[in-house]
Formats: sequence, structure tokens, C-alpha cells
Amino acid sequence: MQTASRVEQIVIHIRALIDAQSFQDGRLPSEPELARQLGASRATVRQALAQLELDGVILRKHGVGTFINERVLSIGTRLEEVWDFAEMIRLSGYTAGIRHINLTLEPTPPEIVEKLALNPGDEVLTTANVFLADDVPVIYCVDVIPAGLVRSAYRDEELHGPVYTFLEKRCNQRIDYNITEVLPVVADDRISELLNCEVGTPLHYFDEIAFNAEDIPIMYSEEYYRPEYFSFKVVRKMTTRQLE
Amino acid sequence: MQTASRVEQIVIHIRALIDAQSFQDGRLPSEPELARQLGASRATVRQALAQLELDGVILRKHGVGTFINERVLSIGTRLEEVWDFAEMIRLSGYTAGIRHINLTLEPTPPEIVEKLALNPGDEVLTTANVFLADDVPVIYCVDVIPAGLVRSAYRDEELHGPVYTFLEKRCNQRIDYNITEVLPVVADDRISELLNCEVGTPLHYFDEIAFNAEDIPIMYSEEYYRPEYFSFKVVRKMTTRQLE
DNA sequence: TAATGTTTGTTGTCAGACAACTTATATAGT
DNA sequence: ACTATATAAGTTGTCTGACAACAAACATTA
Repeated sequence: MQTASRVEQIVIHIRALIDAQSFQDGRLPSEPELARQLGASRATVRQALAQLELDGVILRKHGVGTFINERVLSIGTRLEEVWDFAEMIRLSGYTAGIRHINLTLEPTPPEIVEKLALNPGDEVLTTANVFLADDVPVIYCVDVIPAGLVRSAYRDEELHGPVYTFLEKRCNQRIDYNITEVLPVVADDRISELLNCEVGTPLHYFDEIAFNAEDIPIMYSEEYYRPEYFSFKVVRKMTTRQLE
Repeated sequence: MQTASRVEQIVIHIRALIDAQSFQDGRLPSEPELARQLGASRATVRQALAQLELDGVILRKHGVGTFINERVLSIGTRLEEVWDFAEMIRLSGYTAGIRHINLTLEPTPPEIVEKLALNPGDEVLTTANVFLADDVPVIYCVDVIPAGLVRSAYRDEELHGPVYTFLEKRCNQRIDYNITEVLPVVADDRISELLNCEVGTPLHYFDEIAFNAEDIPIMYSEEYYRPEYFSFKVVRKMTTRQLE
């Protein structure tokens, strides 16, 4: 398995300490002190802190100290951090469930050929699933994976649900990042039946392409969310772009 | 005016170089070379590069080099970077315009008291505007500012349009970050008239609270977007949270 | 009492060095 | 001639130590 860099380890470590409320007064130890505690150099610790600050989790004041931003910390589901549906449903206070809808192996539909940088005629695996919160359908998700990525035999059931493990185990692929377009839509006949809501109900629609570390597209996804069950928030930092 | 830190300056500088396509081969100079060119230490340059990498703009490979991600670079409007409506409209290829709708000074509505951390009875300035793309209404925006923040006399016209300059000039306040909730909605009677669309049309709805550097809320905004005119995208990096 | 200087602790930046990694080249063995 | 191994060069990752810039609390002085 890929070993995380020292900086990443420390980001995770500090984030865990913050989540565990290890710093009562809302203030972190000084950088030299943190470096000592974590057994890393101050330079490394500073890189980790910079990452957390960009995340909005902490705030550093020159000559004063490093402080925790509870406001950002208390956000339930951040749009930049949504990866696992089941965990998301659990975080929102429900019991997670899955219902498999469909699984096909077909030539790539024309509108997807370009998104996945495939050749016409290449085949794709398409799996559709509905995710349940307390047995109520809240997410409808279609995942499309190029068949050419599959490296070993598999059982269909492995595609009944989240596909991250399938990508890792059967395709030897890890998602590095994805680009998601967010759109508002209204439920049509098909979706309203799948998500058990009325036609015309507003829904989140995510159109998403996932890439590996070599910047090659490895999955295309379409997702529909019932907005009553999730609250997607974004933290936007003023980047000081145009000042003199 | 607030002076940007050395790291921020270099982030902006490098970003400008990338945008100007100064690096033909899609590869950045080595870190020592960059440090020499920019007249900064390598540690500072590295912090800037880390920030750009977190942004998804560049990709660093240990022992190899630093590369540009044109895919992320070519994204039109990133959700994390949307600040100026007029610029956004221009980036989408239209001519920007503004139509002022309403301006009031009233006691704070109860549903906003909490969001802005005010006391009941405190007054707020509320300005409503419609932004035009080639004379077509595409954004309806309501901004709510605590009246207690106003530090100097002003003309009503200063609130006919974007309020950032008003906040800086008349309130002496700068937005440091904001937290935005993204929701899908459908146009009701009022909105459909304002945005010149049919009732039931799906729209982006942003519910947004802006904070200053002291973490005090200074503005509450409600925004409606015609999705046909904008494409909001989010880049999500796999953070390697739960690996062992 | 008010204004001013001083001390202390913090984050920001710098400089140089070595480690870890990738790639290309050179070398040796068959 | 070909393959496998060793070497070298170039890059990012991390470490160490130092000083600068800044903010707040304290001490000093008018």
C-alpha cells in the first residue's frame, strides 16, 4: 500500500487531536512544541499546519499563536470531503443501507466516450445503486468504469454498492482526485420512482469524473441526492487575489 | 491595506506565471531554481507549491518534478473561487449588468438573528439586486449587513450592486472566508418573475454567511442562479484519511 | 495616571545540508 | 549483441538551526 508522506501523517494526526478535543482552550501548542511532541521537524509541522489552515480548520496569527475554528469544524458534510455515501448517511444521523438496481457491460455510450477518454467501441461496466437512510432511498448513483481497467476476475456482487474497493482490488486503481459539477434538477418519472419522491421535487445532481495519480480518468459517476437529508456546505477562503 | 505574506505573494506570482503559460512543457522549474528566480528561500517556495498542489493546480512527484494540471486549470468557474458576480458573468462569456431591486433598514428578521449573531432589535441593511448577462437576469442576490457595522455616512446608491466595496469603505470590514450551503430549489412565483423564468425551473440556491478575520459574521446572503448560465465545479482531492 | 520602553513568546522567513526517489547512462556479465 | 546490474545526475522530501517580524504583557518613566 502507498505510504503517506510525513506531512500527510502529521495532518491526519493533528486533525485527529483536534477532533478528539485535545486542546481545550481552542489553541494549539506552539510549533516547536508540536514538533517535539510529534517527533518531526518544525518545517514539516508548519507544512501540515498550512494545509489545515487552508482547509479552514485552524487560524494562525503571526506573533500570537494557532487557534481552532470550531465553526468550520462543526460543519457536518463538507462538499470537498464527501467520499463515502454510507459514512455520510451515518454522519447525518441515519442507518445506511444499499439496494442494487442494475449492472451492465456494454459499449461506451457516445456521451461518455469523451469524459473517460475512451475509444468508441471500448466497453464499460455500469452499476446503478440506491442508498438508503433508515430504509428511505436518498441517493441514486450510477458509476461507469472502463472495462479495460479490470485486471482480475470478480463477482457481480462486488459491484452491488460502493465501487472504491472494486477499483482498488480488481483494477489496481486508486482515485487521486475528482472534478464534480453541481447542478440543480427536478425529479422526472424515473428518478421520482427510484427515490420515492414526487415528480418536480428539486434534487442535487452531481456529474463527476474521477482521476488516478497519473491523471487518467478511471470512473464517471452521476448522482442524485434528496436535499432534505443532506446539507452540503463549502468553505471559501478569500485568497487575496487582486490586491496591490 | 493588509500586506500579503511572502508565501501568498509567491502563490499569486506562480499562479500568474502558470496562467500566462510561461511553462511550455507543462513542467515547473526545480524548487531551487524557482527560489532563485523569485528571490525567496526554498522553504517559502515549497509552502506556496504545497498550497497550489492542494488547489489541484499542480502535481508534485518525489524525485521527478512539479507538473501543471491543465485539466483543473481549464475549469471555468470553481465553486471555491466564486467571489465577484460580474467577473463570473464575464468569464462565462457575457456582458455583465446590474438591476437594483430593493433596499431597506429594518429590525433583524428572527430567522437571521442567529446567523449573524445579533440581538433581537438590532437593525440590518438589506439590499436586493439582480445581475444580468447580456441583459438577461441570471442571478438574484439578497445581502444582509448588520447596521451596527456602518462606520461612516454613505449614499444609497453604494448598495445598488456588489457590497464588498461598501463593506470595506463604510464598515472597515474585510471578508476572510464564508460558509455556503448549496441547495437545489425550483422557482416560485416571485423568483420566476425576477429571473424571467417559468415557475418550477430548477435553480441553484446558495445560503451564505461571511466572516471577517476575527471570525465575526459580517454578512448574510441568499443567492439564486440560473444554472444554464454557469457551471459550478468542485475539485475534491482524496486526502488519504483512513489508510493503515 | 498616562505614555513609553522592555521583555517574552509566538509565527514567518531564511540558509544549508542530507535523505529518498526517479530516470537516464554507463558498466559488466553472459 | 543483449541483458542485467551498477553508477550518476537531478528532483522533491525532511531535518537542523538561526534570525526577523510581530503581538501582548510587563516594567519603567514622566
